[in-house]
Amino acid sequence: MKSVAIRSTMGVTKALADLQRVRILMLLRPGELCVCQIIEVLELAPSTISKHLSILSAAGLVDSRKQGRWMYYHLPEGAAGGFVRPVLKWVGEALKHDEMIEQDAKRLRAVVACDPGSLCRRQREREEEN
Amino acid sequence: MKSVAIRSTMGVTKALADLQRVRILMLLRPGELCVCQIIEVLELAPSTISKHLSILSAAGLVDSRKQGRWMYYHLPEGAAGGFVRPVLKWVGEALKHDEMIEQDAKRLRAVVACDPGSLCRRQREREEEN
DNA sequence: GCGATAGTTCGACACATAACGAAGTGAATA
DNA sequence: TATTCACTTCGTTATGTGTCGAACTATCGC
Repeated sequence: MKSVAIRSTMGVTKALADLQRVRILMLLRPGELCVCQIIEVLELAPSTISKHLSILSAAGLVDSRKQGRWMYYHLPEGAAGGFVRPVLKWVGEALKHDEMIEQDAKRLRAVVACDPGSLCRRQREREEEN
Repeated sequence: MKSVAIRSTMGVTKALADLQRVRILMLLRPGELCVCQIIEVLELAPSTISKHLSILSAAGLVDSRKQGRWMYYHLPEGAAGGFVRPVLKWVGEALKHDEMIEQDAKRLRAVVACDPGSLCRRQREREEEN
């Protein structure tokens, strides 16, 4: 019977307490991404990425929209993100010039250059090699 | 070989991802406390509280000073707390009216009413009962 | 409709971590 | 100096959590 404030607050802090999830949040700063693009940058199993995204989503740190077969995730906008905006801003500022984060951003730029379809194809082929 | 920014940032987020540590930070908002006072409010083993405090300290979320046999912990002040101040403020705002946190504050007021010495004596006696 | 495809959910496993009691440390007091 | 005391460190145990692959779901194109 915990109070509501601490539940949502700890949801946010626990969500932020994982390196991969923080990397995802930083990736989303420039704009929305589909799951396969995040997979490509972080190099983790799709199921793992999906789990991380569901945790971020439950904490209110990301929103999503479905378009056909693709799920697009983005940082919450407007009133929806009011509660988490200060923390997101803090993390963003703290890691803006971080080495690993910059490398992720670089990889991301290469990834968004190709269209999502070819990305997923590439992932499938890599899968089949193993 | 992780970069320095992400190390300190994740230190903070991981430190905040535990309920007891957040409770401790909220307890410290009115001013410094000695360890036995925190033990009394949270009702956890001294070694557990000590571990939590060392994690908070490593993350830069608390400072401490030693006075005789007592260790006093407090939120970082001035330039020392510049990095973490925004997050601490966010957590503080988020939980200001939280039920559990208010109850902790209430217990704390009763605890600081007695002097630390008698507190520790009380803890020792309780220990001996078991 | 049927296969292919993007994501999610599930179950299993490995590793991390919160909790405790016991032993250790360093400061005060007798 | 010996003892008491406030706190910390250490070793152990139980629980939590990140990761993966396999199975499932929903959507697209033939």
